[in-house]
Amino acid sequence: MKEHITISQLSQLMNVSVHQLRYFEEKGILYPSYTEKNQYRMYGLDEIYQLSHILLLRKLNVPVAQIEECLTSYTADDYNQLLESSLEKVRDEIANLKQLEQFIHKVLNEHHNSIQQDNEYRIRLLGPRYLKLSGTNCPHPHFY
DNA sequence: CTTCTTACA
DNA sequence: TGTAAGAA
Repeated sequence: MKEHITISQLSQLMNVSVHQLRYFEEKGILYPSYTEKNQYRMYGLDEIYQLSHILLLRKLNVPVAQIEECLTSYTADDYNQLLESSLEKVRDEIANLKQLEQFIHKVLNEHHNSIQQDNEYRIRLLGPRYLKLSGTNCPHPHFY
């Protein structure tokens, strides 16, 4: 049956790199349906499903080494547990990022304040001189 | 021209 | 993970 595609076609179809597909094979996760006489890897429907399965696991940040276990022996209950734990992690990450966002805002405000204070300080010290020099033809009064 | 392998950053 | 060289 000619319902098989090459590795580049599969990579395009599933939006993954060819290198990554070979890498999956090296890790014992995804094998070609068969290999042609020219050593080309050929993939069928089963491999496409298998790959989408792998991609889902990867989106859940499941390490490649552990994907093998999930792929072989995993019950529906195990999957629910995996999905829920991933959901928890995502929520934690969101919380951490919001904290970071808050922190960045804080730092930015402090920066603005220090710059303003700096400018006011310069004006206080160099004010009179700056006014005097500003009448000259010197383009850069603050150098003096 | 496409893929494979191997190696390297 | 991406890129490159050389062979098939």
